Amino acid sequence: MAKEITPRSEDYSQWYNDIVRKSGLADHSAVRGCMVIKPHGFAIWESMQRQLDQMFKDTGHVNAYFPLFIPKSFLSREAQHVEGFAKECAVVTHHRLMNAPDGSGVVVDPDSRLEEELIVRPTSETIIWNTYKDWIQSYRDLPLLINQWANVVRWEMRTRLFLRTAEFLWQEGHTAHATREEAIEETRMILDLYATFAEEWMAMPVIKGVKTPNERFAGAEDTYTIEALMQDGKALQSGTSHFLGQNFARAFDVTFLNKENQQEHVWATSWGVSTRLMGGLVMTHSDDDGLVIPPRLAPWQVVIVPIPKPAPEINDAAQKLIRELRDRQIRVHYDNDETKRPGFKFAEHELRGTPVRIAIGLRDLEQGQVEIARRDTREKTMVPADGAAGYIQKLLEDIQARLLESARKYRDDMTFHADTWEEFERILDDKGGFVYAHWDGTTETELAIKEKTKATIRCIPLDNPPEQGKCILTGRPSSQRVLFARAY
RNA sequence: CGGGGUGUAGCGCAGUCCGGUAGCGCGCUACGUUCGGGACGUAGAGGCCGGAGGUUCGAAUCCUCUCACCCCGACCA
Repeated sequence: MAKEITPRSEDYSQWYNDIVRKSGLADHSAVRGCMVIKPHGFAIWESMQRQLDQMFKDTGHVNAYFPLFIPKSFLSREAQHVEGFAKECAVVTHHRLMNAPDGSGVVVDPDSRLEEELIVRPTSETIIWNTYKDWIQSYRDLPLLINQWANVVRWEMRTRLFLRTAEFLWQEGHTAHATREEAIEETRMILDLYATFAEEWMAMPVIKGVKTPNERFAGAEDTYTIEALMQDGKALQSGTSHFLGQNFARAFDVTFLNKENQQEHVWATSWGVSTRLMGGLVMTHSDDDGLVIPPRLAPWQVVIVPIPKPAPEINDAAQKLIRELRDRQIRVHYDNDETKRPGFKFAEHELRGTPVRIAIGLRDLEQGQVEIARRDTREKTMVPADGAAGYIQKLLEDIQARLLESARKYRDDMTFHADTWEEFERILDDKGGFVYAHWDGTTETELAIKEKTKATIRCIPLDNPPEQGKCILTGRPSSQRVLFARAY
C-alpha cells in the first residue's frame, strides 16, 4: 500500500504534509515560511490559472502587472487598510551590499539606505489606485476591469505549505466603476465565478456568503467569500471578493466626470484567489494512498502502463490509444520507463493522483482489451481496446462529477444546526464541520464565541432564509442563522 | 511571537547521558536473475554529524550563541 503516508485517522496535519511533499506538489525551502512549488504542483496551479484567466477574460477583464514594491507612504493612505496589514509587511530599507570589512562575506552597505522605504506588496490596492488616478478622468474610462497574476508577501508567524506561506501566488482583480450598484454587481459576479470554478473545476463545493464586519478585508465595505469544508471538519476560506466602496478612491483621489459634468469618486472592487486553493484541493479529495486530482485540473488525466514492460506490440497499441485520446483533448502520458516495474508505477501514479490508469499487457492484447483503473474509487474494469477512448472520456467526466458529489455529501453530512449553546459546543467538539446558529449581530458576541470555542463566523450565507431565533450565546433576538466553523 | 520537539548520507533513524574520529534500513550506481500491485542477489558510491564560536591532546557527543523545520497556542488568505 501507500508508502510513508501517515493515515488521516492518525494525524491529519501530518497526513497533509506527507501528501504535499511525497506526491511532489511542494517542498519547504531554505527561506523561512516560503515554499518551493515543484513541477507537479505547479502544473496543477497552471491548470487553475488557465481556467480562471479564461473566465476573467470571458467577463471582460484584462491582465496587467504592477510593481512588487510599494512606497511606504502609500500603504498608510487608507487607515483601515494599513491597520490590517502593518503587522505582516516585509520592508526594503537598503539597495546595496558591500564586502564586509573583516572579510566575513557581504553586509548591507549603510550608505545605501533608501530615502523612502519600500514595502513588498501584501496586496496591491494602494499602488494600483495610485495608478488608476491617472488613468481615469471620465465616465467613458469606466468600468476599468483589470486583473494581475502576481506573488505577494505576508510575514506570517506560522506557515503551512500552500495554506499559509510568507510568499504566495495569486491573482488580484481591481476594478473601478461609475456607480455603487455596478461595483457591487461586479463583486457578486466574481464571487459566483469563483464558486463556479471551485465546484466545476476543483470539484470542491463552497458556501457563498458575506463576512461579518470583524472578518472583513481591511478597507472594504463588504467582503464576500466562498467557504469550503475540509475532510477534518475545518473550514477553508477559498476566495474573497471585496466591495471597496469609495474608500480607495477617496484615499488616492480617484475621480471622474459623470455625464452631468460633475466630479465623483469612483467605486471599487478587488478580489483574489491564491495558491491556497491547492491546499483546499488536497484536503477535499485526497486519501491515505496519496493525492486525488479532479480530471479537469490533472496535469495528466490518463497514464498508460505497459505490462510487464514496453514491448513493440504494446507500444503500438498504446500509441494508437494515445492518438485517440489526444483527438479527444485528453492529456495522456505513456509511462514506458523500462527501469521501473508495473507495481511501482501503479503506486507512484496513485500517489501523484493521476485520475485514470490504463494497463496494457500482452495477455490483454490477445483478448483485444485493456484494464482501466480509476483513482477515486480504485475500481478496475476490463474494456475492449477499440472503444477505450470513448469509455475513458466518459469515465473522466464521471470521476469529475463523482468527486464533487462525494465532497458535497461529506459537506452536507457535516453541516449542522445548533439551537442551544450546549449543542453548539458539543457539535464543534465531537464532529467539527459547519454549524448554522443564531447570532445577535455584534462583534462582541462574535469574539466571545471565538474565545470560548475557537469557532468563527465563516460567513452570512447569501441564500440564507430569514428565521427568527435567539443568539446562541446571549439569547438576544436574531433574524437569521450564520455559518460557524473552526477554520484554517 | 509564546510553549514543546527535532536537526547525523537523497529519505527515515541509531549513536549524544558516560568525548577517542560514524552506523542501520530504504533509496542511489553496476552486473545478473526478475517483471499482471511498491522484486531479489552480489559488488559499490555517498556524511567537514544544521551553522558559528568555545572547552579539550582529541567534540556528532560537553558549554554558549545562532539558523531552520515540525506540533500546540495567539495573528492571518
